[in-house]
Amino acid sequence: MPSKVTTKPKTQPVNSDNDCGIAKLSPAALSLMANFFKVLSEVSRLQIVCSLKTGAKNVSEIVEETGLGQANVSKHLNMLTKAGIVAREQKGICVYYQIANPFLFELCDLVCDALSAQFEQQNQQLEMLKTLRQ
Amino acid sequence: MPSKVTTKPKTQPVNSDNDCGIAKLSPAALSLMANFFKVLSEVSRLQIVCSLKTGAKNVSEIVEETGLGQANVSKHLNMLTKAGIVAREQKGICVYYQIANPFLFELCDLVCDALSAQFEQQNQQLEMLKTLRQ
DNA sequence: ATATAGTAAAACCATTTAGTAATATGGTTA
DNA sequence: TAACCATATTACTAAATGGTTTTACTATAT
Repeated sequence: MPSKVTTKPKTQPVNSDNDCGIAKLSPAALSLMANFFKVLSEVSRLQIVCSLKTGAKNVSEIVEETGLGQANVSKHLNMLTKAGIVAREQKGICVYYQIANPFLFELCDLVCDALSAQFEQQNQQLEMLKTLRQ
Repeated sequence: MPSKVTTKPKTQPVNSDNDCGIAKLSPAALSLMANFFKVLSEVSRLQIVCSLKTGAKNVSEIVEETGLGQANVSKHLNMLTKAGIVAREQKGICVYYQIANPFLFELCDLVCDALSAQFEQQNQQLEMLKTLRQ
């Protein structure tokens, strides 16, 4: 029963500049998207993102909060910065990082909700199977 | 500001099990999120997702549309299926795949909007620098 | 049963990547 | 200046991953 896809009315025609809609994306655009997802595809980097949920932190604080090695955190922060996910600001001897765009949290929460809904559904199906067996 | 996400009010207060909000996620939950992002972090798999934007397709059709190798596509589809991103349905001799949850397109569009906004901003800053130089 | 076509799995190689230890860089204070 | 601290970079290893080729499976048709 491949539940018919609800063809919801598109939000609205976006202007041609940032004409999104994943259907007709150029390889270059896809590559950018893929890279964005890749940056978020490692537990260590998600840990760092999480530790910044409560506000800007310097590297040492992140290292302490995540338990990761300093060089490792530095590399990940570099990657997050290049991806525009995190913003860097030097303050005296320390360097503070913070989430560049709160949109990121929206996104993560969205994914989180979707994943838990998905698992709940799977559990329900498993329960159903169990009851059918008895 | 990119098209506001329809944060639909949860029908009911989620039980503490799937309490989301990325701040206090267990390592296990982070690992699930990371894996979800990882599946979307490759151009080939995004190509496949894109090719399914217009509806269910069998493997051969996907192979033709993406230009990827058959075994390669099969492996990617297996990964997408395990991640719950894509649903599999055998029809006679062919196997049809489709996006399991249209939420995925919302998500991609959201990311796409965010990325183009980000690049637009960078371009503006570059332009500013250029005019300052002259 | 045999043949055929579509799809999946196994084995392999080349490349990428996370983590770490050691070293370098840059700002700060004495 | 030198000493010190926080952060970044380099070099390296081990593990993971994408793509390809070959082989196996599965359903249909003859």
